[in-house]
Amino acid sequence: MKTQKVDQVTGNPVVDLVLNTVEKKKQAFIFVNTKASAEKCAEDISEELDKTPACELIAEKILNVLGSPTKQCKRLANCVRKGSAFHHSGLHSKQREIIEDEFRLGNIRFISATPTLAAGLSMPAFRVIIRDVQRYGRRGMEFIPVLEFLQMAGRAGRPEFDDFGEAIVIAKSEGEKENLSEKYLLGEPEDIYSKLAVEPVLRTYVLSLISAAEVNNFEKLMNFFKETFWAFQFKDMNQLSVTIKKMVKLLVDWGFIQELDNKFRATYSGKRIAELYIDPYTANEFVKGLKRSSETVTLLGLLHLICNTLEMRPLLNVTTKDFEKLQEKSLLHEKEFLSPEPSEFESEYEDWLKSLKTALMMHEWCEEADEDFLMKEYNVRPGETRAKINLADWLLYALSELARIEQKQNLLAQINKARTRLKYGVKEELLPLLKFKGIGRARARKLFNNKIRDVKDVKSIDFSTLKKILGEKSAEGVKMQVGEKIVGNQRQLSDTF
DNA sequence: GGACGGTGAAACTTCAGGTTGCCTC
DNA sequence: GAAGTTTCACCGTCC
Repeated sequence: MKTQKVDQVTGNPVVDLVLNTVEKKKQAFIFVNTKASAEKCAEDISEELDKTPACELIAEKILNVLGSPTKQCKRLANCVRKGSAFHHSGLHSKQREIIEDEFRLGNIRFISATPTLAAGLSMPAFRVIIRDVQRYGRRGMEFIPVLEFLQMAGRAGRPEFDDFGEAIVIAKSEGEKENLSEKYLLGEPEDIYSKLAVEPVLRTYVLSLISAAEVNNFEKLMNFFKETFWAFQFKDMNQLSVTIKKMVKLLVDWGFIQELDNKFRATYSGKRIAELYIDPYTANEFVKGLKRSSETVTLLGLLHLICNTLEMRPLLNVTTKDFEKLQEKSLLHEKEFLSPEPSEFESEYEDWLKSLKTALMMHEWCEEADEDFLMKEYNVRPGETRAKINLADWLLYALSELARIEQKQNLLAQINKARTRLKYGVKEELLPLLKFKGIGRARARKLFNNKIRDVKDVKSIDFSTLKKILGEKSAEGVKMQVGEKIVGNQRQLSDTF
């Protein structure tokens, strides 16, 4: 085997490898096991590189992705100035895009990343450096699967530029070197296991099969599952039959399917749930929550209901510091919750608190907290906030559909309001202004603070004042939408034309 | 003498990621 | 379990 020697310059093997890659005029990915590590690693690398004019421009772009740059944005921009970057799920999607594009163009030369990058689109580099092969899991630090290792190593070598690529895994000792090569270089990838047996997946499938009228009795249901990879793997048809029977019983109990003369039929709500593609368990929790609700619900109550679902996981972590504060909040808002608080000694309590923390985070967003604040207070990065908000929007939509079916008309308007507030991250008072195209959270707030609070106010204010508040383009757009045309700073009613 | 800043060790905290629905001028 | 971050004591420097 051919060996290469890499100069030890900095005492940090990753940085030394990076410097060696620079000498070769190549690019590299570095895979690490946490988001914080990805950021730190990119920072360490950037300290050894020089600024370039091209990167300076990219850094500016990255800073301006969000309204006001967060700590994370600044940190990323500082790295990018030197041609290194970090990449993980906490980044804003636009920033991720910029980094990927600029890496392809060769402006960004090093990316330190969590496995986001390994799973993502085809983006190879000459060199892949795998720094961490262990990751925190249920049983403390666990070795990552061989499959995942290969996935990362497989990013090395760009067919259009290089004849070969190098995947390097870092061992801290001779002993570790042997273990690693045995496990990952010579070892067999793990078998792939069917995920169908997981109850949430199973419930969803059973319901959708019945709903689509693919199967209408137990025998046909069994025949379907017998053909699956899951059945092929486990072979135990008796166990399979027991599990599926259990699922069917749940769906009947929840009122999502009916059994008549040994034939299954999805109910109206069952069909809709199958279409919405939410876990029937979640749907049942929603229905229970809706029944528990009175005439009015609060935003926090709704948010908490949707956060307390499997779909919303992983939830925000509750740290030791949070614990007391969350307990206080749970007491304060006790009457608002649509999913009851378990006792402190029950196993679900921890998850319940996590869902409360997640709901509180989104509530702050709806109260116009900015992303930097959310990062500080909730340890949630912009990318994660966005992902959670999208999920929440989908679940709120599903909830509104169930409210309609359950004839809870009074709640529909409140759920829809919650959706809009969440989508834009605004207080209720801004809602009338969001009807305008080109007006989001920031501009609506500006308008409101200048006493322009609805369509009527927009109509009556003169253009030059509006221009001062919004800038010319936006002001023009808004005025057009109330049927006025602006000609040389003069307004004319368009219906005079 | 006190404010300030840099340094390093100890204490503390936290730990990857992904898909789904629907609408609209 | 380990890396990253925060905290805090300690020391030197400057005014």
